[in-house]
Amino acid sequence: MRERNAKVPGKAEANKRMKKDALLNTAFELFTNQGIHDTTISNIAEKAGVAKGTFYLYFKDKYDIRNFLIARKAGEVFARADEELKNTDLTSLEDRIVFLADHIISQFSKDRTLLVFISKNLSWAIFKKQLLSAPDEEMDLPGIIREAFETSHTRYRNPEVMIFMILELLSGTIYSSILYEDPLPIDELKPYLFDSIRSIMRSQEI
Amino acid sequence: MRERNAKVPGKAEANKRMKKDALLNTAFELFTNQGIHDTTISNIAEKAGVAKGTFYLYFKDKYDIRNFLIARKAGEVFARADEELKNTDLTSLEDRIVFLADHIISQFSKDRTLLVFISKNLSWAIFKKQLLSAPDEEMDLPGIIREAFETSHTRYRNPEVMIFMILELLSGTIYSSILYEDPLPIDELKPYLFDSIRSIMRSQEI
Amino acid sequence: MRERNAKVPGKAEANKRMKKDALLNTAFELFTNQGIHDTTISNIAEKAGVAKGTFYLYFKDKYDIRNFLIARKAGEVFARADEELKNTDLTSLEDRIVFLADHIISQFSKDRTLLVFISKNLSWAIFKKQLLSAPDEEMDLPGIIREAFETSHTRYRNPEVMIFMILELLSGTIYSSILYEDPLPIDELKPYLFDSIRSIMRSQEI
Amino acid sequence: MRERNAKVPGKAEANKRMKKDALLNTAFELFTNQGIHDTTISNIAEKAGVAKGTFYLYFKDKYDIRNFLIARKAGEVFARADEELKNTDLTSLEDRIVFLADHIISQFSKDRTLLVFISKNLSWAIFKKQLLSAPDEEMDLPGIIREAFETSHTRYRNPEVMIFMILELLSGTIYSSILYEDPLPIDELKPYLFDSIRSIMRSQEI
DNA sequence: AATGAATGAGGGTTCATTCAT
DNA sequence: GATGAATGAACCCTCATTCAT
Repeated sequence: MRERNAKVPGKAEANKRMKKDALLNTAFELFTNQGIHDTTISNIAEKAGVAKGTFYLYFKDKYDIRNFLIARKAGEVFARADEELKNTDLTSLEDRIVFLADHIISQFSKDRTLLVFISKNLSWAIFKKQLLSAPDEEMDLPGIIREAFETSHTRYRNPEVMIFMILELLSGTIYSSILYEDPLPIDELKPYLFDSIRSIMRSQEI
Repeated sequence: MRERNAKVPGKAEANKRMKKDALLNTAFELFTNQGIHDTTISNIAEKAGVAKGTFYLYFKDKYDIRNFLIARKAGEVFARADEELKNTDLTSLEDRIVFLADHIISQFSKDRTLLVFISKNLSWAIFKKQLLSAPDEEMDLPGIIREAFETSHTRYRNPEVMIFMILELLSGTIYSSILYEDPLPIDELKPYLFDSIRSIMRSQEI
Repeated sequence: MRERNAKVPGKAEANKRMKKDALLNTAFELFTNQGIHDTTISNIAEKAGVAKGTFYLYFKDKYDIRNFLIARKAGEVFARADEELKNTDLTSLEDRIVFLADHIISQFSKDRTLLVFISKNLSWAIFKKQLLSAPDEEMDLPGIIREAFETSHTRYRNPEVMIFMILELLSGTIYSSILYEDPLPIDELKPYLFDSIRSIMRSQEI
Repeated sequence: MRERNAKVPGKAEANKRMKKDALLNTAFELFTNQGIHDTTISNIAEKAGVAKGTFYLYFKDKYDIRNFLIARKAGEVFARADEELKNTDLTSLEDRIVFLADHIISQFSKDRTLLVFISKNLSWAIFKKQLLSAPDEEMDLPGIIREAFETSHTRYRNPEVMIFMILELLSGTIYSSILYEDPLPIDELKPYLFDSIRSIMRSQEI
C-alpha cells in the first residue's frame, strides 16, 4: 500500500525540488560574490535558469531566501563539526565543546565567503530558532545538545546560558580574527579563546 | 566697532557645524525610528530643514552618515561609563572593567533604540578605529586604557586580546538579552556574564 | 480549433513591435520638436503611453534610441530617392547620382525637422555602418551601389572614396543652405553644387 | 589727457584678463579630455583656481565658453596656415587654396583633440560669423580672402559659394579620415581630395 | 506550475545658478 | 570684483511585484 509520500515517484515533485535548489545555490553564489544588496531577484532567477515569476512560487522575497540559506549553511557547519566529534573519544564536555569550536573555526578559515555570509548571523536568534527547536530530518541538534549535557559528569548552572555566551564569544571573535587578523591571526588567537571558553565553563560548574 | 564687511570670525564655520549637526541628529532619529533601510536622504534633508543637495556637501551617502553616527554614539557610551568610573574608588582592573560593562549595559537598557542602532556594530573594527587609535578632543580612550593596564597591580598576557574578547562577549550577548530577554532578561543574565568576564580575565593573568 | 492556451503565434511579438514603434515614433516627434537635449525619457514614455521602465526594455538610453532613429530615417531618405530613380531612364552614373542628390535635397527641403535631426549625422560613419555593410530586409543599399558602379560604362579610380566625398559635400552644404539660405538658398545653390559633384566625378574617371 | 582705455595700466584689468584666460584654457583642456557633456562649470572653475560664482562674471554658461573657444581655436588654425602661405611664392589661387587645405589638414593630424573639438563645427556658420565679418585685432581674414580673389588672375562665378563648398568638403572628410582612417588614411585621401578641390574650382571659373 | 513583459513608485545624485558676505 | 555654501528642480534608472497568457 502506498504511504503518505507515495504518489507516482513524482517527476513534478522532483522538478520542484530541483528548481528550489537551483534558486538556493544560485542565490548563495551571488550573495557571497557580489553581496546581498547588489543581488537582484532577476539576477537569481536568470542565473538559475527560471523565470522571474517562478522565484515567487518558492520564496517570498530576497530576505526569505537569505534567511533560509543562513539557517541551512549554519546547520551544515554544526553538523560537520558534530560528525567529526563522533570520531573522537573525548569525554569531558569541556573538551568536546572546545573541539567543536576548533572545528567550526577551521571550516570558516577555509571558506571565508561562508564566514562573511553567515558572519555574525551565526548568533543566538538563528541558532535557537533553527537548531534548537526544529529537529529536522538531517540533524537533531537539540537532541544532541541535551544528550551531551545529560551524559556529562560535570553539571552546569545554566547550560543554555553557557552555550549562549560561548557561541557569542566565538562568533564575535572569529570574524575579525579570520578576516582581518586583528587583534591576532586566528591561529594565535585560539589559545586565548579556548582558555576563555574553558574558564567560562568552569565558572559555571555546579 | 564692526564694519559692514567684518565677518564675525567663524560665523560661517559655526553655521556649517550647525548644519552638519542638524543632519546628524535628524539622521539618528530617523534611523532609529524607521530603520536605515527605510530612511531616505530626502527624509533626512527635509526633516533637518536643509535642501537635499546640501546633504551631499557634508556626507557622501547614507552609509557615510551612518558610520559617523555609530562611531560618535559608541564613543559617547564609553565616555559616560568612564566618567562614572571616576566617581568610584574601585582599584582592581577586574572590578573596574565589570563596572564599565555594567554601566554600558545600563545605558543600553534605558535606550533600546541606541542598542539596536549600534548593536553589533559596537565591535572590534569600529572600537579600534575610532577609540583606540584616534584620541580626539573629547575623549582619549586609548590613553585611558593604556593607563588602566599600567596602573593595574595585576598583569595580563595580552591586554588587547583580552579587551577584544570581553567586548565581543558583551556586545554579542546584550543584544539578545535586552531586546528579547532570551535566553534570560538582562538582569538575570548579568551574574553569569560578569562571572564569565572575571573568569576570562583571571585565565589571562600572568 | 484553438484551445484555451493556444497562443496566436506571435501575438506577443506583434505587441512588442508595436511598443517599440510607438516609442520610436514618439521619440522622433519629441526630438525634432524640442530637441534631444530637452527631451527626457519620461517624456517619451509618457507620450508613447507606456511606463517609464518599459522604455528600458527596448533601449539602453536616450542615445540608443537616437542612433536607431538616425539610421532608420537616413535609410528611408535614401530608399525613397532610389525608388524614384527607378522611374527614370537615366543611364550615366553622373546623371543618376545627381538625381539622387536632387531628390535627397528635395526631401529635406520639404521636411526641415528631419534635416535638423539627421543633419550632419548623415555622414560617413553612419552611412557606412548602416547602409553599406548590413543589407537589411527593406533595402540592399550595398548591392544597389555595387551594381550601379558595375553597370556603369565609366570607371572610377576609387568608387568608395568618391561617394564619401560627394556625400560629405552634400550633407555639409545643404544644412546651411536649406535652413539659413546661406550663402545661397538651396535652389540657387543647386547649380553650383551639381556642377561640383559632376566635376568631382569627372576628375576621378579612369 | 587720458583716453578711454587709459586708467593706470590696470592691475585689475590684467587680473581680469588672466582669470578669463585661465577659465578658457582650463575649459579647453577639460572639454577635449572628458567631453563637453561631462565637464561641469564646477570642474572648470575649480581647476582654473577661481570660485564657481566667478565663472558667471565672464561667461553666460557652458555653451558660451564653448563657442568662444571654437571660434578662437578655428581662427588660430586659419591664421597659422595663412602665415605659412606667406612664406611661399604660390601665385595661382588654386595652388594657394590647396596649400591652405594641406596645412590645415596637417595641423589637425598633429592635434586630434583639436580636431574632435572643433570637428564639424569648423563649418560655414562659425567661419562666416567669426572670420568673415569681424576683422579682429589679430587677423583680418575677410580682408585676406577678398584680396586673394582680387589679385587672382582667374575669376570665379561666386567666390563665396566656392569657398563654402570647399570648406564643407574639407571639414566633412578630414574628420573620418584622420580619426578613423576611413575610407582612407588622410595621406592616401589627400590626392583625391585635392583633385576634387581643384576640379570644383575649375568648374567655377568664368 | 511557469512565464516574462509591463509596471511605476521612488531613490540617489548632479549641477547650474543665486546671493549674502 | 570675488567667493562658495546653499539651493532644489530635474532626471536617470532600478527592480520588486503583478498578471495575462
